[in-house]
Amino acid sequence: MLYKGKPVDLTPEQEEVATMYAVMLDTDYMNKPKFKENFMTDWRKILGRNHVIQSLEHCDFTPIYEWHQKEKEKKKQMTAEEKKALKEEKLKQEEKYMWAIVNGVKEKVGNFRVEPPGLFRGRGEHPKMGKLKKRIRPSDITINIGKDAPIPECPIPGQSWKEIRHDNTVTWLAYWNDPINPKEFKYVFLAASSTLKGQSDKEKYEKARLLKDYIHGIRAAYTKDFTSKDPTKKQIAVATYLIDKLALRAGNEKDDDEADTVGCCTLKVENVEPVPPNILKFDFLGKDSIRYQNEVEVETAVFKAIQQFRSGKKGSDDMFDRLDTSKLNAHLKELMPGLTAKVFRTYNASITLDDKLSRETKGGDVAEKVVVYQHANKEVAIICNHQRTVSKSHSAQMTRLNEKIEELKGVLEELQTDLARAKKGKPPLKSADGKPKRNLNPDALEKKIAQTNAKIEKMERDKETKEDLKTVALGTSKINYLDPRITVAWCKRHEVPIEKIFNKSLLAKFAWAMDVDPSFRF
DNA sequence: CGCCATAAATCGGGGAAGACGTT
DNA sequence: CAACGTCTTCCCCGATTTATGGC
Repeated sequence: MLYKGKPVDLTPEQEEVATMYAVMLDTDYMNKPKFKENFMTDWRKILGRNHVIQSLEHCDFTPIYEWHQKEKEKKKQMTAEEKKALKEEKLKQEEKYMWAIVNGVKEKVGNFRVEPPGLFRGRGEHPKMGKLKKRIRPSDITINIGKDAPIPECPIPGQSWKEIRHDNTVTWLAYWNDPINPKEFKYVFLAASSTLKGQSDKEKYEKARLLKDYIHGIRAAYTKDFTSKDPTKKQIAVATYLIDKLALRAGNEKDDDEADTVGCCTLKVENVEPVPPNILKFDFLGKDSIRYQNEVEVETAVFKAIQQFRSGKKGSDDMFDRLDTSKLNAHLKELMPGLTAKVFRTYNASITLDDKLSRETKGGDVAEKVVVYQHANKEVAIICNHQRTVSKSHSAQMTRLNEKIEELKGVLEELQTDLARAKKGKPPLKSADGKPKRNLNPDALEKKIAQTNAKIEKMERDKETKEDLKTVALGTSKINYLDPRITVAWCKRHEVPIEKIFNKSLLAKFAWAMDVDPSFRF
């Protein structure tokens, strides 16, 4: 276990000061005069509460501030070589935490660092926002190792681990209670590139592929149940339909001390508005408080069922009042072994990618094929509602791209003028800054024109893609929902280097999929 | 043309928030 | 069936890499 952040041996009071100090640093308050006052005023405004702040009224930040200034100065004066040496030293220190021997195989460990203290923000309107996140100490941490394995040395002298366990039925290497929500846990797992994770990843996709064989029957069955006399059956049918058609998440019940978000089973009456004759308007906050807005045309039977589920209820009432995720999954398990709600998401994401790729890949160069892939990837991301915030610099980036395209168009025009003149045996005109240009023959000019045109086309394409994807996150589906074998096989068939689609960590994560046959289809 | 400083683009880690089985 | 326990999925942001521009 490795400790992040600075000093560990602090009294509780010092600890809190250091924590608040770290937060101030993050928020750039330290560079302004009266940082403490400004920070506290602003933080109160953000949180609308002050329980964290009160304890800070008497804190003196000066010593730690001075310490930090000195550290900053030290770092600034280091030469490149010293910095490199420092980095290597750090890596060397971390090396011993990076690996675990599992079944005799050396596997990479995922997150082996413990988070430093800080303030909890959470996503969306989180009830625990602003709570102080205390430091995790060795005495909070339970370690899971082999019976005969040596117990890892405790990094803080004089302290010791909470517990040592030997449980080979679980995959975690260590865990501790979440300081924000003590009834929850934080775990250390193996890295995504490990054999163990790879194997379960593969099983996930195999299960989703199995759904292919069942999906027609399942769809026929739930369609029949849209009009069932049994209200529970009817709700299960409609919920399954929404999960299948819209790739909604299951929607487990949530506690009052979590942000108020919903999934399929927890949809409220106010989240779904039926618009005759058969449109459903969805509007709700899903996982991570990301808004889901969609208008979809549905079968009349579904439309009527939804109207019925809503009738006589308040906006804040559950639409599916006879349903929860365990009932739903219990039902799905009867239809196919191991079937749960989330399998539909994997299935629909992967089958969409496979379908789009095979349908839309035409000839063209590698860059054009990559654009086809991105389009397919984008469609999946939209189905799964994977969004991202528009980057702060997006509009500036677009402006710059436009400027460059204009500039190139100017160059192109000039080249064409020169070409016309060259054909008549005249020398080129002087460039805009008045300097004479080299006298090129028509062939060379033609070549330059073609090059410039290609450049412009590429930039136009880049521009379109950028604008197109500014609010869509492609990464999430690539990591979690798209069977990598689809991508690998497609790359092999179309001679696209796999590195154009998968970065280094994805290549490592999907090592198990690399030797797939080029003819593989999901 | 190479060097350096800075800015922009991309990557990957991090930790929060889900899903879902078991107790 | 609520609480617990484990593992997957999710977006953000800091770090790293690459591009840009001045000299």
